[in-house]
Parts: sequence; C-alpha cells; structure tokens
Amino acid sequence: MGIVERKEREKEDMRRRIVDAAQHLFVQNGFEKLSIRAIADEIEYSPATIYLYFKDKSEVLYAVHQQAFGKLMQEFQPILSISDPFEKLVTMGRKYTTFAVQNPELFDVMFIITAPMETLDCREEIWAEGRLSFNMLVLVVQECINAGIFQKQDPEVAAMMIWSTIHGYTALFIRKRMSMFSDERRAELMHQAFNLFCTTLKKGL
Amino acid sequence: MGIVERKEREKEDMRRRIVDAAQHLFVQNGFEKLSIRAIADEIEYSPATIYLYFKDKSEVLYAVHQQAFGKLMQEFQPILSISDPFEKLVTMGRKYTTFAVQNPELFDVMFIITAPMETLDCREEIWAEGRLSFNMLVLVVQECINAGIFQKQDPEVAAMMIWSTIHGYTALFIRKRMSMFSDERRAELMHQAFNLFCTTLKKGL
DNA sequence: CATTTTTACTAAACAGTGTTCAGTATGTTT
DNA sequence: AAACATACTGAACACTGTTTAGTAAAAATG
Repeated sequence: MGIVERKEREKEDMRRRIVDAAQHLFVQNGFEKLSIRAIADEIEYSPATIYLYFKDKSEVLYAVHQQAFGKLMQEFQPILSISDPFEKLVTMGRKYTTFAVQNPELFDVMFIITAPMETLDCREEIWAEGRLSFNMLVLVVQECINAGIFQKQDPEVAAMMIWSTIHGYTALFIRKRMSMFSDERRAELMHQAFNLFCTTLKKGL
Repeated sequence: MGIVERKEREKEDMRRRIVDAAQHLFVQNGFEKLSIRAIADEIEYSPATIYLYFKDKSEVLYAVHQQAFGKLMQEFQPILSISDPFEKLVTMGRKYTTFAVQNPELFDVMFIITAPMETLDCREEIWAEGRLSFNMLVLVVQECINAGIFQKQDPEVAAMMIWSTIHGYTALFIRKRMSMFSDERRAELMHQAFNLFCTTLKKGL
C-alpha cells in the first residue's frame, strides 16, 4: 500500500510550497512584510494550515534560512576551483559581501535576524549550515598555511578572525551604520579597508 | 511672561520621560516586547500622547539609540587616558564587546536594528553619534601611526578595518551565529581570534 | 471678568500581526 | 455501511502601530 508514501510525499510537498512562498515574499518585501497570513494567501490556504506543517513562524524562517545557505554555497562552488589559496580566500570574502548586497533579505535571515536561531536553540541541535560554511573557510585557510602564505597556526582561529572582519564590514554596511560618510567616501572607504585587510593578512598572519 | 519657557520645559520633560520609559522597557524586555502601548502604560498616558512628541516608533528608538551612545562614550572615557596608543586601541576593542554582552539590547539599537537609521534617513541628517565614535577610533589609530606602531596610511581606512573586525566578531556572537561550537570552544575561539587580530595588526599594519 | 482661542490629551477605531481551537468535510480502514 | 483518521478552515484571542474626532483645561484677548 503506497498510500502512506504518497501522504508522506504530499506532506513534504506542502512544506516545500510554504517555504517557497515564504522565501518569495521574503525576498520581495523583506522581513517586516512577511506574515503568516501573506504566506497563506500566496499558497491559497488558510493561515491555520501553516501551523500543521510548522511549529511557528520562526520554524518557517529557519527553513528559508537553510535554503538561503544552499544558494550561498552554490555561489561559492566555482570559487573553490581557484588554484591560488590566497586568491581563493580573497574572492570568497568579496563574494560574501556581494551576496549580501544582492540578497540583503537572505543575508538578514542567514546572519542577522535572531528568529531562525531560536528554533535551533529550542531543538538543541547543532547549526549544520553554519558549521558547513565555516568548514569551507577553514579548509581554505589551511591551504594558505600549507602553501606557506600564513604561518603555522590553528586554522579555525584564523578563519574566525577573517570571517569576523568580512562579516563586520558587510553587516555595518547592510544595516546602514556607515551613513556618517557620503556615498562616494563610503564606497572608497570600504574598498580600501578590504584591500588593507588583505595586505595585512598577507604580511601579518 | 515665562509661560512659553515653562511650556518648552514641560515639552522637553515629557520627551525625556517617554525616552526613559522606552529605554527602561527596552533594556528589560528587548526590542520585540517594546510597544508604544507599553511605553504609554509606563508613563501613565494614552498611546496617542506619544505621537504628540514623536513622529513614530522609529523616532523614539532613535532617541534611545542616542542615549545608548552616550552611555558607551561614557564607558570609553577612562580608556582614553591610557598612554600607550596600541594598548588603548586593544582596550577599546575589548570594551566594545563587553558593552555588547552586558547591554545586548542597547547594542542592538545602536548597531544592528534598522529602525533608528530610518528616521535619520528621512531627516537626511548626518549620523552624528556614529561620526563622533568613529572619530574617537580614528584618533587612536592616528596616535598609533604617529608612534610608529602602524605604518603611515589613511587612519580612516585603518579604523574602518579595525571597527569591522571587532564589530563582526561581536555581532556574530550576539546574534548566535557561533552556535556551531560548544560553549567552551566558542569562548576559546573568540578569545584567540581577538588576540590573533591584535598581533596581526601589530605585525602587518 | 467673560469670551474666544489654543493647547494637551484621550477614547475609539482601523488595519494589521501570530497563534489556537472547535468544527467540518473528505479519505481510509474496518 | 459504520468507524475512524486526516486535512483543513472560520472565527476568535490578544496583541501591534497609527489616526482621528472630540473634550477639558489653560492661556490670551476683549
């Protein structure tokens, strides 16, 4: 009897439809405008139905968060084939920022908004997406160490420092914390600060 | 006739009472729980009254944001008397993080939440608080350059890079984006990453 | 002092939010 | 055909930010 399997498939289908609608609305109108009722409208079901597939709004956001990580990882893929490890690292850093600029709402749910982390917290699971992406960075840092570009050291510590800088720079920009500068000065400052960080790494790490 | 002056004072008083209540509730219950109605309850006025003193909720948040910057600046004050410029810089960095950990809600409104920046945007003003604090950092970086600890360079670019790292590191922690590590490993990683950044600066900048 | 005008304030409503629950209609099993 | 399980929804609850019409007190004016 394939009924159980079909039901399983249908359940999975509905979950996917909800998440797709959520992501669609989220990317289009941002976090503020994303409501359970809007998602329900989009998929042409009642709001209550969503609660049959997700515990709460945070869980829906967590699913969107997971999908967004898939997208970022996909965009990182071609970079991995760059042979020079330092150039690979720099290109990854640049990609992190351009991804954020091109998909500000996705960046929000991935790295800034607290909601998706709350479901993770209460589930007491490890943050798989975070671990995976961080490992990716650690690997590249390890390559830099192996190639003698960086000194011998804990690659996780170095990766943490590098991620911090790139993230900080990006988050400050996305959240408009560089609005004390004119548009031109801000662009110039960001560009130069990024380059300075790269040269500093090459010299000091 | 001092009536106009008294009215002015009363108006200012009411504004202060609203902001104080907002900050109080904000620090106590966080951004999510801060509502106009809660503020109104606290000061024992109707919600509509708040709109006689502030354009909208964002403007109230901007006032809280300003007050929070006052508090941070106050905590930075004693650090400024440290004679060694590099030690001063490092201590400032540490303070940025401990402030965030001890006042997560204030850190939120100062550097993460978009709301207060929106009122600034539509007022088309410069972000005075941001400019002031950034200048503080630039000054210390300039001292490091003068002392020969850093090479001759644009101090704003260097300051931008340093702020990015410290902010990134802090924001990732506050927003639970290091939950792929155990509590101990996370603490260790943050500590080491901070130290690594300091030594890298000293060597490479 | 009496009257007009201005100021300060609020009750009530509007349109929205996340979430829950009783009730229904359909599909599946016995 | 009867019993049960599943999938779904309308309506409600308790909230949210914000606006507006109306009121009572204070100030200014004649």
